[in-house]
Amino acid sequence: MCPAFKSEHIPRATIQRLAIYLQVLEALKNEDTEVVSSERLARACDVNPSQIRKDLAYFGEFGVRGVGYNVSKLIQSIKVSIGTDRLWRTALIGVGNLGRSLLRYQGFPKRGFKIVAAFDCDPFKIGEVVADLEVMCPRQMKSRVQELRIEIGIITAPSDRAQRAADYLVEADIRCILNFAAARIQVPDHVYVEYVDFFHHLYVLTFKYCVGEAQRAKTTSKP
Amino acid sequence: MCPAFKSEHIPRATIQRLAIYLQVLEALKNEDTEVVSSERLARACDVNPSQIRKDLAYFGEFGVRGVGYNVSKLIQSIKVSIGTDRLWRTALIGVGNLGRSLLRYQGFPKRGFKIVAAFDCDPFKIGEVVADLEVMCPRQMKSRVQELRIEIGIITAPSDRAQRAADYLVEADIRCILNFAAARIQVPDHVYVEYVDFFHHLYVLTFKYCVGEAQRAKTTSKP
DNA sequence: CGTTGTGAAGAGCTTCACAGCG
DNA sequence: CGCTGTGAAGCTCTTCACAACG
Repeated sequence: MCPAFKSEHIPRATIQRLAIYLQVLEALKNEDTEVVSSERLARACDVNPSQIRKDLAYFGEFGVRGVGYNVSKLIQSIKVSIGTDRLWRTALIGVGNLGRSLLRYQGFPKRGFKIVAAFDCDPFKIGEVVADLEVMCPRQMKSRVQELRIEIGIITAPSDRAQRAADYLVEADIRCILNFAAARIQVPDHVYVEYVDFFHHLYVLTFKYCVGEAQRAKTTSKP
Repeated sequence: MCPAFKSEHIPRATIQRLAIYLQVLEALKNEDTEVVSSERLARACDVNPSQIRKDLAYFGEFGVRGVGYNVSKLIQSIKVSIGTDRLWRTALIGVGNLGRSLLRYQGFPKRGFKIVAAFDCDPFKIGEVVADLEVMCPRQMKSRVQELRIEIGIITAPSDRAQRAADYLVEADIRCILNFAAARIQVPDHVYVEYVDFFHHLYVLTFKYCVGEAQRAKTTSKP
């Protein structure tokens, strides 16, 4: 189920770039491009061509020297490499604004994921049906996770309830958590957590802008 | 408006961590914690204490030796450092599912941002009012950006229209773009782009899990 | 001939260890 | 005495340069 790795350790940044390559490759496939070189792919992804070749080399040899990479085959190879050539079942906890949006979002299946259960501790929400899923009480989580073989928990609760949501997921033996709440959570070592917060990107953006302006001012004053 | 930097180059990772420190510090403030040491903050953020001290050192000296950091003052200092001690005006382009969610989201002001205009090229959406904002035609963007002094563009259009949305923003002299669409966009060098895609985090999560399982299997078979 | 795959060099970030200071 | 601030060491990731090869 999990791929065999050529190399021992693989940088986190590599995985994130593979996601980008996948995006661009899908676009190329839609334009009926059959073969792509690392240089062309690199331009589209705004990275160094060597970087792409090295990233791919962690997982195998997917190209043809003198030619390039077959787009369709490379898409498949990358999916196998990062483990999204199959469907991951997820549960969502916290049916608020964001939770509802995600439940209604159509894009999960083609990326290899599916939300198969929704939980909320608000008694007024329990029983409500959102996007064909009945909202359930978190106390039922453990049994549902086993029945539905859920592997990933998605926290969309308010930040002050994120820890409790995480506790429920850990209790239900979930080992992967995607946390949209603006709060750090504490979990045992064997549980993996990723945080999603688009404000981090906004901060990076405004900061780059500030630095850019500062440099611009400097070079303009003494050319 | 932009802070003075002690050091020339500041790692991108540092900025992202500062966002995390802010989050945790706000939580500490809500619990009426007045002072925090780098060690305690580090535990809560799951990073190395030296890392925190080094990150802060890029911008100044905010602590008291032998004591630690004053929580409220540090929050303010970090906000000044990353340029979110003021309000950034943003425009959103693409009033679909995600666009509407963001327009209705209440959390922007306390993070230093505000959406002051919404655009969509669908004639059926133009004129509609969402969260007190009238949806406008992208052709009006240039004049609105100047009038409202908009500095950031948020793309929430479908991925096949992301490039066109970006073109409108560039044409309107926007220098910062936050792109939620699942597509790379091409912009001139002086424009900064950040991409938001939570699937990247899901990929990292499932990959970590796969690697973890592989190692677990190895250590279990030959202990 | 052109592009991949890769060891080696280089750049950048993180951690250590301790001086400096309240 | 304790914790910050920081130069130096260590480590990881990125880029280069070229051998390998279809």
